[in-house]
Amino acid sequence: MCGVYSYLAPLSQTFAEPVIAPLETVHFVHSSLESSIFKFFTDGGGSRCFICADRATGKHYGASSCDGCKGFFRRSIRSNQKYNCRFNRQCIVDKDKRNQCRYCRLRKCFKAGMRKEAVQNERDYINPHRAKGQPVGTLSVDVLLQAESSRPVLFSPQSPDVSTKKTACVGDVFESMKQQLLLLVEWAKHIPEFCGLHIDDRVNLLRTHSAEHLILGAARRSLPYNDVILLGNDFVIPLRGAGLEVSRVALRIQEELVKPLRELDITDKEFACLRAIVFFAPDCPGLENPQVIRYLRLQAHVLLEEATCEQRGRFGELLLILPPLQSVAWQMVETLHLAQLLGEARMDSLLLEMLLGEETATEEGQSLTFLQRFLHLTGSDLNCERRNDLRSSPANFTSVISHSSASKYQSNQ
Amino acid sequence: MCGVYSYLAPLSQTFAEPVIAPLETVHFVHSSLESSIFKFFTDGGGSRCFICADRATGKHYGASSCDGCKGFFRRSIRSNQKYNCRFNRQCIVDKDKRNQCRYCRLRKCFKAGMRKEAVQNERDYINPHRAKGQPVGTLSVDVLLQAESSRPVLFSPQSPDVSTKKTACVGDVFESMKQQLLLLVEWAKHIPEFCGLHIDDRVNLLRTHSAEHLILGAARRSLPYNDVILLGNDFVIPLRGAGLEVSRVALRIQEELVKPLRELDITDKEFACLRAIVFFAPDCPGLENPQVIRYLRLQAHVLLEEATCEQRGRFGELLLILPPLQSVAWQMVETLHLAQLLGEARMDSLLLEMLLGEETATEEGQSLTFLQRFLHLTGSDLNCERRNDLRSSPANFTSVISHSSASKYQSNQ
DNA sequence: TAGTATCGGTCAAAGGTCGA
DNA sequence: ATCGACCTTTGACCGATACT
Repeated sequence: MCGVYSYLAPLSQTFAEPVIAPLETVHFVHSSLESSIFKFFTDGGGSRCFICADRATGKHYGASSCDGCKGFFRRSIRSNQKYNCRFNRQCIVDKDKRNQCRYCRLRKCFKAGMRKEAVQNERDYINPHRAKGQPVGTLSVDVLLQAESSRPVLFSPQSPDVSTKKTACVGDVFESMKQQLLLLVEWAKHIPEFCGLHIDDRVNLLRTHSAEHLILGAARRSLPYNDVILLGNDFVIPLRGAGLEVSRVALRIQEELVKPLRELDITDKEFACLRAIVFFAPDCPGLENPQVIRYLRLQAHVLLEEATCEQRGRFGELLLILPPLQSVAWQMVETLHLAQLLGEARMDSLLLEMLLGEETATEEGQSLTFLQRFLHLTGSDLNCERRNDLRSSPANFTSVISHSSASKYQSNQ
Repeated sequence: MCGVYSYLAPLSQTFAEPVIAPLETVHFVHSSLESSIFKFFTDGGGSRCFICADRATGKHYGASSCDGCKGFFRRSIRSNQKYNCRFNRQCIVDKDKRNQCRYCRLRKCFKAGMRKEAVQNERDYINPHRAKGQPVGTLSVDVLLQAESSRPVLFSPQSPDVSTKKTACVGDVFESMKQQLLLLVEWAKHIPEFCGLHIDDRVNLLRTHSAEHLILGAARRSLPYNDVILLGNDFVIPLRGAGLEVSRVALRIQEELVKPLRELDITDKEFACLRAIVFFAPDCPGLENPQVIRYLRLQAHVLLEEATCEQRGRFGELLLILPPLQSVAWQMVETLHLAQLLGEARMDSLLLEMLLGEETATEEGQSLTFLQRFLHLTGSDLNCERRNDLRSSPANFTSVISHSSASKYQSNQ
């Protein structure tokens, strides 16, 4: 629908430069600010439509004219209509008879000085109702934001004063990790596109980048702080003074993630999209259907691009958070691995499975991993396992779950 | 006389899509402080609106723009309008069509560097340098392309027929790596912004992501092939049949890098920018001046964004190559490390230093690493070492260098 | 003080809307 | 489907302010 119309001359336009008269008139109208009343009085001797002698509303397309002739001229030019006169091309064009012959009306428009060049291209619709923006993909920012809100960030509810918080011991760190991993599962289940995936892929996605999600969450929580990393259970890891290995990771979180994110002043929307981009990683090894994941990630990053409002460089800066995120996450996993090997820490099966990628067959003849069972239990796959079965998992587990999505559970059972 | 006509048609411009041209032009204007005269001369073809390529009336809200886009941006921000695109959010925004899609126009405003913070009360700025926004920098696509061309890709010169190529043995792989690392140094020296950095930072940058550059180069060379990775010295690594560890890395290069890049059909420009983004990594540990590196990377990714010609999602897809690139590079380094530890391979000092990060103090009382010496020799730092000194380095070294930048050497000596 | 840059506002004349 | 009374948006122009 673009402006090809304008350069086609519908009618023989037989004169060039029209008049100078309208000038004064127009000035007159200009200077009145309360033009509605003013116009009414000056109507009689003042502005008349050059085409039909109706009351003029100003100069349009080069000629003083009424709204009717203005609209008529625009429509005629836009649609490139070819009119014909049924009579002698000498029809009278006045207020009463102006609609009786469109040929003669248009001719008179040109005669009065209207120029087709003054008609512009069609513009955007003003009424948003007419503009049906396509959702483009199925993933939506709203869904992501909603999923995100299932993971409380603890900004306001808890005291923002860092000095009142306790320093985490190893057990507290593991506890926090476990909670966050379970929240990650909850998060994923808020996304319909995730729930529709093959069970193996769901497990795969949840596993493969779980460490990055932990780090990402920690970085986000720690945005307001300069010298600690804030855990999900409200404990803190001081950047200096903690165990060497731990504080090394903490320091990197601060330097490589918190600082850039703080500088960017990342928004909730952006963060929600970023998490989805990390999550839908098509290069997870062994994915059944990497193309679908790839497409979901594409949607997520297009959403991120929109969420950045296209501020120059912002989208790129946000995406460039991902390599250091991956790097720090790996360092954390390595640290965990080492601690595990050296027997310095006892991790429960969820941590082992999700972070270190170990299969923990806790029960005889039971090949399902913890994660698989958990997804089965509350996922879209129908299943008859009962919540009690999960008691075999560590304490505090059910409480975390029921906290994060109590209503969902109740309605399901 | 009335203003609206003046911009309508009479001198209907016929410039099509200058695309990237305005950028340089505007830089030019920026840097000229005596802009009054300068502007006068360049007005005709000079300062153009970043958004619609109409004649610019100056910088508005952070971007060189015309009055139309200026007003549009202000109104949009003030009224907090949410527009929708009726099409694919890919509308062309130029002088003629800028009113056809407000969504895409606003998007392009942001993309051009307009900031909504500038709309409100930026009046009270103390320091005009702050309001000037980003100088948008010195890094240019042309320089990057030129630097890139110093690294022949071997597409056409060599036979594209893969069946005639020999399978690489371990020594061939190392040889190729060494060549490529030296070419990386050459590449870097083509970039003035690099040469201006502190010597430690130069060494740091060259070292820290060298493995990624090797992988990136290999991926690019291998774009035309499905079942081999092509090395820089024209040997190939078959995806299957090579040593287990080697082919594992090769397979990942193919799956996670070559395939996506091939699907995107990456252009030379884009590749040049991508390499610069990988190179200017502000999170290298121990960087003297990370802020400068950060800024250079920002410039590089803004250039990449421009190079993608605004194809929706393309820029993001390219940036999302980086995490797997990092991941594969690490796997390669780990493989090398293991081979080194197990005594399976003898690597020369350059590989040890750049890929495994080992300091090889080959000479007594000589604390300079190989890389430092090499940078000194040919870098901007004046230095009296002679080429012969480099003979202590492995054979084939000088030949590679003189091949890649013979003229430079000759003129320097 | 004059000059430059970039904010803000104004309003004629473009545009679109939608019941008749 | 067109008309036209009525409303919205556009952008050329100009004034104000802060520095040089």
